[in-house]
This record gives sequence, C-alpha cells and structure tokens, in this order.
Amino acid sequence: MLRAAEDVNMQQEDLASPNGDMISWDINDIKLPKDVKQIDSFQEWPDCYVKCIYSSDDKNAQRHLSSWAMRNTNNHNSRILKKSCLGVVVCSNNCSTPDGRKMYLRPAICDKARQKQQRKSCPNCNGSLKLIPCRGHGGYPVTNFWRHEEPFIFFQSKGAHDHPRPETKLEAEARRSIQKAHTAVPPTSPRFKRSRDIESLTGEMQSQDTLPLIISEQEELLSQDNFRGSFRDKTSEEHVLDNCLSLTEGYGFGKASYLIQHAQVMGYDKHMNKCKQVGMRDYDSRDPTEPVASAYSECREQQSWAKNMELGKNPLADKHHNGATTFLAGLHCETLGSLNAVDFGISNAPEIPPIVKVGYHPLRSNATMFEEMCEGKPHLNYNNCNIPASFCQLSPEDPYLIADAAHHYYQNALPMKGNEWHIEDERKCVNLDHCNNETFFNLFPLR
DNA sequence: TAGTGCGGGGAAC
DNA sequence: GTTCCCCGCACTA
Repeated sequence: MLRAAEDVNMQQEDLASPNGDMISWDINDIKLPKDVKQIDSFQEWPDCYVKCIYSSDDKNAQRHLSSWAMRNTNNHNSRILKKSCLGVVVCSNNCSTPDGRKMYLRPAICDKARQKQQRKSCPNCNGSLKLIPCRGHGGYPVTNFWRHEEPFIFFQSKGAHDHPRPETKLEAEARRSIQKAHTAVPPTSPRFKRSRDIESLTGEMQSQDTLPLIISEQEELLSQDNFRGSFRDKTSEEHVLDNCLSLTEGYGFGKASYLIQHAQVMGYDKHMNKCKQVGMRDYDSRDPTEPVASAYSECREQQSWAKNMELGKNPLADKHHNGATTFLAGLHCETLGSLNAVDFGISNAPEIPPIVKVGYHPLRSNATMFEEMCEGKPHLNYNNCNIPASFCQLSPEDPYLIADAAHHYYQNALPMKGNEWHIEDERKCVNLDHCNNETFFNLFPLR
C-alpha cells in the first residue's frame, strides 16, 4: 500500500514540470539532469510543488528571486540554497480601506526589521500588525530550493502557500519610500495628499514615483533576455502577443518583456494542469513530513476555477482581441509619456482631473478595473480601444498597473473573520489569484 | 537600513 | 542523519 502510494508519487513527480516535459529529479539528487530540453521561464510566484530549470543566464534565477517573502534558511548544504516563506503581514483589526481593500503587507526579510515591522501600526487604521506565518508545507513554511549546476539553475518548491500573497518587494519598497516622503513633505502639499491616498491603499498601489525605476527594470529585463519560453503552442492569444511585440517595438520598447512574461505564465498554466492531472505533489523520499494533501486540493480548486476562466470559455475574451494591439501601443506610449504626471496620477478621488490621456485611467482604481475585467467587461481607454478581458493577465509581481490592480483585488477578496481564514472565501480568493496568473495578460507597464 | 547568503548551533524526529 | 529554527556575521545596495 505504502509502496503503491510512493509509486504514484513518483509518477507525479515525473509529471510535475511547468513546461510539461518529463522530469524526474529532486533538488537533493547527487546528479541532476544535464539533457534539459526545455528551459523554464522564470516564475515569480511559484506555488505548490513546482520544479523549474532555469538558464544560468536568467538574472532572476541568479538572484533567487521570489515575490513571496522568502528568507534564507540554513540547510547546512552550501550547494543548495534553501529559503522558507515568511507568510504575510495583516492588520489585526482586519481593517479595510475605504474602498474595501485588505492589508496584506510584505514581511520584512531581515529578522530585526520584521520585529520592528510588527511593532509598527497598520497604515490604514493604526491597529497592530500581525504576521500570518506560512504553514503550507506540512505545517512548516513553504520552502524553495535553488541549486546552480551549470548551465542551469534548478529550482524546487515544496508546499502550497496557505496565505494571501503579500506585496511584492517592489511594492513594499515603493510603499516605504512613499511613507518616508509622507513624513518628509509638509501635509499641505499635493504630494502629501497623494501619499495619503496611496497609503490608504495599504501601500499596494505602485507609486508613480517609482515609474522611472520601473521602466528601468523593464529595460533591464529586456536586455537580459530573461524570458526564453518559446511560443510552442500558438494560440490566438499568442498571435496577438506577436502582433503586440511588433507594435511595441515600433514605440521604442524593443522587445516587450511583459508580453513575453505572459507567455511564461501560459507555461505555468500548463504546469498547473499537470498538477491537476497527476494528483499534485512531487515526491521527496527524504522528507517524511510531506505529503500535503491539501496542497493538491487547493491547486485543484484553483485550477477548476482557472478552467472556467480560460480564454476559450470566456466569450468576451476573443471578442476583444482586435482592439488589443492598438490599446497596447497607445498604452505603452502613454506610460512613458505620463512619467511627468506622476504627482497626479494615482488617486481615486474623482475630483482630480485626468492627466493621462490614453492608457492608464487615473481616476479609476485598479481594483475596480480588475473587477470589471474579471466580469468580462471591456474597458475603454481614452483611445476608445477596448481592453479585452483576456488581456488582464494580472500578475501581482509584475510591474504593471493592472497587474498591481489584480493584486489589490486579491487582497480585497480574501476575507478574514477573526483570525481565521475561511476556506470557502479563501478559495474564491485563490481563484481570483489564479485569474491573475492564468487567464489574463500582463499589460500595463508601470516601471 | 534592509536584503541576502553563509554558517554555527540546538531541538525534534 | 535529516530537517527545522534561531542567531550572528559579512557583504551589498
């Protein structure tokens, strides 16, 4: 019986590959595969039991990046870097901003900084902050492993995060810088008002102050040729992507990394499908604390929802493809052009006139946009280009306005009653999160 | 100041 | 022996 279960698990492991390739390795293996056919595109939000093989040239992989708050954990093995998830910081009052957002802050990685962080008060209600630890790996934090074996970087994740996504590192940094500005700038200045507005959004909203930085990072991504995921199975989405790439090149963006990132997200979707097919987790014979059955059920929940949101099943998705490339071009052009309008852009206050003429809508909260997009409502930018529902790949880690919006929506959507996460609600949120990852496109570059 | 990586050490299994 | 965590240190941005 046990043996049979192990066999199943081994089969699962064999199938658990984001790119769909058959892989059978464990990060602890003495020898890792050298005949890697397909290099994975970088995943900033790896969840569940994921194995990835990145190129050694992948800068993100080199830096062992993750948008989860991961801290280094000593495994007494210098060849394998192990990181464990810190969870997420929430307001103990379970407060919401006036527009309904929840506070999901990024735990500081440094122990001292984290302790200091928990002594601080909620930026929204001044209540105390509470760290929700990650217990997604048999009661222990989800762990990520990194191992450099030229010419690849092997990544393995164990466990499924049982908490909301925190702010990304960039979001947290932006929030801190805004808070600093908040304390440094007289309260009567427009800047102060904006800071307060942003703070009211729990800091999740990207500071437009960070726009130059963001653009810079985009350019870095472009130069790094990070995303090598090939468009293996071309869909209409991907054709649109190609078109967008051409268009955005025409706007001086060179390659559009955010679109390429969407391609990698689609690769991730394949992985999730694999998770579902095989019954989830990979198998580590060395780790008796494993099998996290709930991980699979969670993934399955996510996946079933994601299925419903798949392009082919969203009648509005294809419908809006046509305006997409036009929208993209205008959007990105505007994004650069609006950099000087940063002091006015982020506000939900309707009395503030729009500065941006196309693309990003300065008056509408990102969360609202995301909600509407999830409902399949087309969005009009100022060029009257429909933003297709299928173009809302909202990846919180991604430096894009809508991506950020999705993140906030996720944060809105996860209700917490008392100190407990309610499973049903959480599933909905996870699903929304998956909407984030699997269904929509990354579009709006913010940085 | 915070993020990151490394390593010592102890506890639990 | 393995895995977990805490802690401190050094380096970096």
